[in-house]
Amino acid sequence: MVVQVKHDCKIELHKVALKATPARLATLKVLEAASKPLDVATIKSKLKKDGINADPATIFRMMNSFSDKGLVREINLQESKLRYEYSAKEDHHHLLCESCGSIEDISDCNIETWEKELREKKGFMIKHHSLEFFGLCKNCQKLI
Amino acid sequence: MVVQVKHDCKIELHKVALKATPARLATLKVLEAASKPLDVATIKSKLKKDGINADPATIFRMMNSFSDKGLVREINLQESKLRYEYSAKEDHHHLLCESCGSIEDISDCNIETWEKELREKKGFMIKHHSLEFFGLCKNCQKLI
DNA sequence: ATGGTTGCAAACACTTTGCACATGA
DNA sequence: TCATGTGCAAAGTGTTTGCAACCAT
Repeated sequence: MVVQVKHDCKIELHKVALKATPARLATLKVLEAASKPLDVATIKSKLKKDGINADPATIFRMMNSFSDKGLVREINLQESKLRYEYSAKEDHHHLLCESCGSIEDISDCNIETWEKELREKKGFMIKHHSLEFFGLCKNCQKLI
Repeated sequence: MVVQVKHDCKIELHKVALKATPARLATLKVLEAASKPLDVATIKSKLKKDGINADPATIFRMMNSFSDKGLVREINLQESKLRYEYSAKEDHHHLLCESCGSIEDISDCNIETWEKELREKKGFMIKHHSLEFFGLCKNCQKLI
């Protein structure tokens, strides 16, 4: 019996009315396997290793439709570019080392309390938030 | 006796070893008067009203040096551009309405507790963080 | 006097778009 | 078959840079 560990990307695409093309299937696989949010250039090079030569424009288009359909999250880490992360992973935040560029996940976001407060006090309806931390990781602190 | 309400921009520039040019003085004044972080295009048009025609490149250069010297904070509100905010204002976060584009400040950030925890648990040295909320303001909720 | 500042034009990086061709359902 | 997806080239937007002229100190 085969255990279904990974999501079935074909079905996933079907659900959101997107055609299951090789580029899309491979991209979802790449994002699923990634340990941190990826930018378009990185996705492109990872796809190439899988034998798929996708144009940046195509990848941007995929990311936009995936993000519209909720398949990926757009991540803005104050760089001049966007990164994308597989949505199936639970929502979390990031810890960026400004020296080595490492990106670590932080889960356990208890910001909901805060959001509730904003709703009650200001009547603001929060749809999402961004919270990222920047600094130096344990290792890079030694090098300075 | 004259009460000193506003910062003396000339002195402020002097302190950080930047020359007090008309463009710089006017820009600091514009940022000080602003109720929300401004982008370069907006700064440019506000300067124009003050009779100063500054090139975007110049404004970007000013923002970079001001930000290096700690005179302004660079604000990234997940747009495709940066905004800048006068540093003398206490550190705070933002509440963005995705419908009308209004930007409200939120102060009272008790995230330090969290940062302390990250330092203790992961040995990560936080230098700064970004926290922004996106959603619908009270008013725009009615319109939907 | 002279080193920092500015304007202008060109270069850049990332992202979007138009269009013809290709392909999944 | 036919709407959808893709490659390629061009355009768009925000930002940076090189260089000569300019101006605060």
